[in-house]
Amino acid sequence: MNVTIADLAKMTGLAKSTISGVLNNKSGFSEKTRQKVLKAAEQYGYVPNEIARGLTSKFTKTIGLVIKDITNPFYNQITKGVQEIANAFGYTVFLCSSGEDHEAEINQIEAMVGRRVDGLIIAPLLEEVTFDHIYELKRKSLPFALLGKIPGLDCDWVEFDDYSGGRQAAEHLIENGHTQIGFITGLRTSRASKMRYSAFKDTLVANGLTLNPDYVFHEAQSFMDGVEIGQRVLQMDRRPTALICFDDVIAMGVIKALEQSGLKVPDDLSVIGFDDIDMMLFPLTTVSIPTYEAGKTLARILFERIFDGETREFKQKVFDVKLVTRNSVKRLHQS
Amino acid sequence: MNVTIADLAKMTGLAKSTISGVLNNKSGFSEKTRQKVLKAAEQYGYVPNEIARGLTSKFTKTIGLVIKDITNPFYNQITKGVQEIANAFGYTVFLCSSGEDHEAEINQIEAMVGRRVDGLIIAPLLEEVTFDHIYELKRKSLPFALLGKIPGLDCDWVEFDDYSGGRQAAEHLIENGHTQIGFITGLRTSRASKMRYSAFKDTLVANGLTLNPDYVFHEAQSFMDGVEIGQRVLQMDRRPTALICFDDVIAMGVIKALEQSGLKVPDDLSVIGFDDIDMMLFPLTTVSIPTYEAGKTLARILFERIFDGETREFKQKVFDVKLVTRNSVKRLHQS
DNA sequence: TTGTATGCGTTATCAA
DNA sequence: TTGATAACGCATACAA
Repeated sequence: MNVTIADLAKMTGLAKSTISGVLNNKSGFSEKTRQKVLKAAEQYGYVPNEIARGLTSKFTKTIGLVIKDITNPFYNQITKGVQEIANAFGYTVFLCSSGEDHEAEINQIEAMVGRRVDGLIIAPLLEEVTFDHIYELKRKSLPFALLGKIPGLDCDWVEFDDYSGGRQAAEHLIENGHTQIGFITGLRTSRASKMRYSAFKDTLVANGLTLNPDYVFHEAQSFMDGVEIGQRVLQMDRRPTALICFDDVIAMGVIKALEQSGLKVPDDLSVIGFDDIDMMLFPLTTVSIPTYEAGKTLARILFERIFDGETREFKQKVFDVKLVTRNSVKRLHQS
Repeated sequence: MNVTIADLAKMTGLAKSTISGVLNNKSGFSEKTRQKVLKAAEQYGYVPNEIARGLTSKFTKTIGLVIKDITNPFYNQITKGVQEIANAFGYTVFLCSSGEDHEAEINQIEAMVGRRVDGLIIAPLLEEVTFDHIYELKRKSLPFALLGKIPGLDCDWVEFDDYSGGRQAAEHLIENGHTQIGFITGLRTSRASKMRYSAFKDTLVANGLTLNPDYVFHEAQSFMDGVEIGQRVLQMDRRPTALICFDDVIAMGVIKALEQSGLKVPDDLSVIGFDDIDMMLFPLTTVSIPTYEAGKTLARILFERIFDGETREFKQKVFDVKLVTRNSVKRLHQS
C-alpha cells in the first residue's frame, strides 16, 4: 500500500541498503545512483516510515505533551511554546488533555510510553493524588519534564511562583483598603490553587485580617463556574468588597455575572485574576504568568535531557509572576 | 532499556509467542502460565511497544489532527471533539498547528504520514493555495477527513454554512436599520472568511445598499488585530454604524478598543461576531457555530473510513449556523 | 498448551 | 561504490 525502500530497490534494481544510504545523505555513492534513487523516491511519493526507523534508531522523533485542559488559554500558550521548539528540532508532538482527570492522565501517559516517545512533558495533577505513574517513568529512565514539581522527586521541572502571586494579589487589595476579601479556588488537585490560596490566607493573617469562610468558594474550573459563583456572591447580604479568582477565565465568569445584574467591576466588587490571558476584554488586574516562555523552556530542557542523557544534572526553574494592575480594583477610602 | 516481550520470555522461561498470546488475551493458555506472564509483565512494568506492533498490524492506533491556530477557541473546540472520539476508540492523536502557514501545513502532514497515522483530520488553508499534498493523501489512499471542502476533490469532509452565516449577520443589521455596515475579513487563505464576506456583499446589494470600501478591513487574525482595527475605526470621520467581524476573537478586540476610548457597544457601534465562543464577557450578537459537534463528527467519519475502508461512499456534511442575538446591535430609528 | 519461524520497513555492519 | 544480512519488538501461522 505504502511505497517502501524495498519497492524502490525493486524499481531501480539497486539494493535496499543503497536506497537507504542515499536517502539519508550518506557519502560514498556515485552521482548516477544518487540521482536514480532520488528520482524514483520523488516519483513514487516515498515517505520514510518513521516507525520502522524508530525501531532501529532508538529515536522516534516524537514527544508527548499531557496538559490538563485544552480549552484554557493558559495551556494553549504552554502548548504553543512546546510545539514551536519541538518543530524546530524536527519533532512531532502527541498532545493529550487529561481533562483534570487522574485516570485519564495515567492512561494518556501509558499510551505515549507505548508509542515510545523520546520524552514527555507533563502538567500533572499535583494534589490529593498518587505519582506512581511518574515514578515509573523515572524507573524506565524515560526523559520527562514536569510543569510543577513533585516533592521528593528529583527530575526536570518548571514551575511558577504561585505563592508569590497569591501574596501579591492579596497585598494589592489590602493596600487599596480592602478587608472583606473573598477567594475562588481551583480544583483540589491543583497545586497552583493551593499555593495561591495559602499565600492569600497567610497575607490576611500577616495584616491582622480575618478570613470570612463565607467568602471562599471552592473547585471552580470553567467560565460557567465563575458565572455561578458570581451570581451567588451578588445575592449575599454582606458581600465581600473584593474577590481573588483562581484564573482569568473564572474571573471573566464572575464579571459576566455581575454585569448581567447591572453591577459594575470594580465599583461594586473588585476582582483579581491569574494568568493575564489575551482575549481579555475587561481591564482586569491580574497576576501575569509567563506561560508561553515556560512552554518553550520545558521543551528546551526536555530536549537537553533527550540528547545529553541522564548524565547532566536535573534542571529546575521557577518563573516569577507579577501583578499587573489595570482597572478592576477599587481604591477604598481608608488606608 | 525498555522491557520487551523477549525479556519477559527470558524471565519466565516461556516463549515469546506465549507471552504475546497471553498479553493479547488469546485463548488456549493454562491459568498457571497466564498468571505467570501477567505477574511478570506487571512486575517489570512492561508496556507493549505500539510501534513494533504497528509494524506488523497495519494499525498504529494513531490519527493526526492538523489545525490552523491552537490559541483560537474555535479550534480548541474542534480539537476537544476529535480527542474525545479518538480516545473512545483507543486512539492517540498527533496534534499540529499550522499557524495558518501553508508550508508548515505541508510539513506537518508529511511528518504524520511518515509516522503512519491511520488517518488524518485536516483543517487546510483553502484559498490561494495548492492542494497537491492533499491529493497525494488520496493517491496513497490514506484515510482523511477535511474541515472544509476542496472543489473537485471527492473525499470525506465537514463544513459550516458560512455563506448563510454571513447573510444572517448582514440581514440582522439591515433589519435593525443599519446601512453603513463595515466588515473585517480573516486571512486571504480562509474559505470561511471569503464566504462570509461574499454573503455580506450580496446581501447588501440585494437590499439596495452600497458598500463603502473604507469600511472593509482585511486580514485580521488575532485579538490584537481586532484592537488595531477598532482603533482605526473610531478615528474615522464618518464611522460605520455596524461592523461584522470574521470571528469572536477579533470582535472582542474591536470592543476592547472602543471601550478603551470610552465608546460603547452597541450605542456607538454595533458589532457582530462569528463562533459564539465561551469565555465571552460581552453580550455579543454572533453567529453560533457547532464546532465541538463538528470535531466529533469529523472523527467519527474518519474512523468509519479507517475501519470500513474505501468501499463506502464519501460522507459530506454541512452544519447549519445560526445567529444568536444578544446585545451588541443597536436598533436604529428607521425601518 | 507451548515453541519456532517469518515478516513488517528501516538502519547498520560487514563483505564484495 | 554497492550489496547482502542481521537486528529492532512484535504478531501470526504453523509445528510440536
